Amino acid sequence: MSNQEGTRKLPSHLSVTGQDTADDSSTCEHIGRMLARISDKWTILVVRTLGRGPQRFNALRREVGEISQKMLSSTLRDLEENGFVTRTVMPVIPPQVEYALTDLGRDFLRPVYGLADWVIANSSRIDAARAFYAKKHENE
Amino acid sequence: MSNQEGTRKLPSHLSVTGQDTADDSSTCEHIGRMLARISDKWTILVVRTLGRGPQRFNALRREVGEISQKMLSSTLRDLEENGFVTRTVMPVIPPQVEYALTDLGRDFLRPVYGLADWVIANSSRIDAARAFYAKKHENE
DNA sequence: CAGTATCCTTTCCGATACTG
DNA sequence: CAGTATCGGAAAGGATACTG
Repeated sequence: MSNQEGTRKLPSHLSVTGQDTADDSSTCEHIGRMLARISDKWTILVVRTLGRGPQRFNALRREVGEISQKMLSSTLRDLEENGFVTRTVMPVIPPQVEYALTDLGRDFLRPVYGLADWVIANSSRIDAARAFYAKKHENE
Repeated sequence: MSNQEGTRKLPSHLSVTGQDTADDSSTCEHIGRMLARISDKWTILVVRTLGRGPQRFNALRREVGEISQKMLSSTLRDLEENGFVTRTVMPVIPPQVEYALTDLGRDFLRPVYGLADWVIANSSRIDAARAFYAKKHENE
């Protein structure tokens, strides 16, 4: 079941999910389960922020933005469970807990940056599209 | 730009936009709003599926997988509102409605494939990490 | 400081029924 | 075929209080 790709076969610039791939429903559901675990807003933002370096809890919270302590702690717990971050408790008083990306988490940084950069670069296009859509449907 | 913790080495993963640390407060929230609109599981899967070509509603539904008609229609409406897809109604009986990516949607395909490909390529690593985490915390 | 526990409101989402 | 409308349970998520 565990089909770790031992041979580094990086296909091409085109995606392995392209049209030539047999993409049956089980594959799709598998992708769906994985995506459900990692493709939410807070996960992306937290990973992206941790990409700038290890952070302690409250510093991380300030840097991420408007995240509640509940969401940050649960997001970090999920990230730790999925092997993306490590949680290191320093035995001092007051306690310090440092979060850092693992190798897997740093690898994940690549698609995360890809997504975040795209959003930053194209947010004005989205805003324009939304304004256009709103104007077109304002009489409904 | 200045890091208050001295000369910590920032991992300069190349950002397409060249954004490093200039997004502390408002930009981060802006990214968050955008991410909240497009980074959910169904949006990613639907865009990825539409990347293989225009599709009608039920064909799309079968191809995406276990998505309800409610979620598919609302996801498609959001995608249309954000300017990622067009909705074309063919005036025939029975009605046919074709969904296709816009230019913006096709651009979005690149980070979406990046994310989906990464998930496919690394799901076994995530599974392994989860198993390890579960074993480590089984006595709790 | 770094959380957990609890309450409570909001939102999500599936199921079902109905429409052009 | 391609949806919308409505209901109800489940889950997400914020606010507050409390703990080592």
